[in-house]
Amino acid sequence: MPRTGLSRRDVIAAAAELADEAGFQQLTMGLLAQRLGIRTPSLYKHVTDLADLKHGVATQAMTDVGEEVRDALQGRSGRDALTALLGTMRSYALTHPGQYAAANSTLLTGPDDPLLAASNRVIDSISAALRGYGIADEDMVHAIRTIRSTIHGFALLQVTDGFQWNADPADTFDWMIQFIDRGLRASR
Amino acid sequence: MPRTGLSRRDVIAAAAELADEAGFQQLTMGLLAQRLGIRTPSLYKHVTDLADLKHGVATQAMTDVGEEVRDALQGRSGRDALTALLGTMRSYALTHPGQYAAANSTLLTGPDDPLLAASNRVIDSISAALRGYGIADEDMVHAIRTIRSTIHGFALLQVTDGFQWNADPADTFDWMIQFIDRGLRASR
DNA sequence: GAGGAAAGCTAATTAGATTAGCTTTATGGC
DNA sequence: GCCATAAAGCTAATCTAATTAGCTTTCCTC
Repeated sequence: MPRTGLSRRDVIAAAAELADEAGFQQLTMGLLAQRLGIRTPSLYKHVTDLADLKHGVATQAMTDVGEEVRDALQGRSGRDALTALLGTMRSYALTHPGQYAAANSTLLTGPDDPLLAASNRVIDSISAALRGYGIADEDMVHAIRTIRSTIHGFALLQVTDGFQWNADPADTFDWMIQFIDRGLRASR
Repeated sequence: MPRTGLSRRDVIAAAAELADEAGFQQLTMGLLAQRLGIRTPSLYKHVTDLADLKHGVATQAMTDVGEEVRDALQGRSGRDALTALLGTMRSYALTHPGQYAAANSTLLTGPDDPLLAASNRVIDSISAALRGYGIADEDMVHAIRTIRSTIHGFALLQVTDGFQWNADPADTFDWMIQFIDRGLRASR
């Protein structure tokens, strides 16, 4: 019935692109409208406000990360799985900086927030990647949180240019994977 | 010579307080002026613009963190030092969320940025804390980065309410310290 | 006690987000 | 094929926050 123009999905996809190109902070209603070839107020037919738009980008991004991670983990276990997991997330953060920032800096709106569901799917994947390490049940929560912390911290530091030294961040990343792998074996 | 009113230092200190109470994103010229009992445009006599204000808060916060960490590390080594280091940073992040966010999300303006100098002092402290582990020189950079990543990631996740499960984040924190301690011993 | 710079102020501008209310267009039902 | 209607756009207007321009006051130096 509608005038076949943009859908909410289209709008959010364009916003995600824009966020990657200009930065999540720079994501603005005006720029987005311009990119879509419509006037700013027309955006309100698709999202309720800027917060809703950003939340939408975050949810979509977290969902995408989940898919990529799930794919990457197929048929892998142990250190192989850990490497695939961290590598996939790092690569996502590098190729989609705006979306990564969106996914990990957006507050949850409540217990039925679809962003929470998407996050939980990612956490399930982390949990699956750790399966081969034979970690005790009561330690699993901590192990998962530690890994999330490490990934997020690394991504954050890399994005904010926090690494001032000359060593290649990629080397650090490999070192970190070894470090975690060794640590998880010892936790068993 | 000036009309003895506010100094840049006062303004930035008030901004830091405000950031902790309302959130770094919510730090606004209007709110700050109100808190200081002056009109908004008067702030421009002390800072060049909002970016300068935020950068000032970040630099001050990073400097404070450096002091606290330096104090906490006195007379400690090995795991004891590691615990003090991580504990201090975590506690700073919890008691000063706005300032912590400022310190770790602000872009450097150049090679002579005082924020960079303050960051480097913190990094020196991390380096000192690791001294007792006898880590090889070429691994030191990676070890430091790994620790920074972990701390930042943990703080980020805790602030953005990323931990949805019921286990106490404090327990995870202790677990993480053990995990890192074990890992560093093994890296020797 | 005059001069000048610092620290404030009011008024005005600009950029963005958002709201109100009008217009156009694709369809589903006749 | 015709029309009612809801979706998708648009223009005009409002509101908030940052910022700039230009004026005023106060305090220190000489």
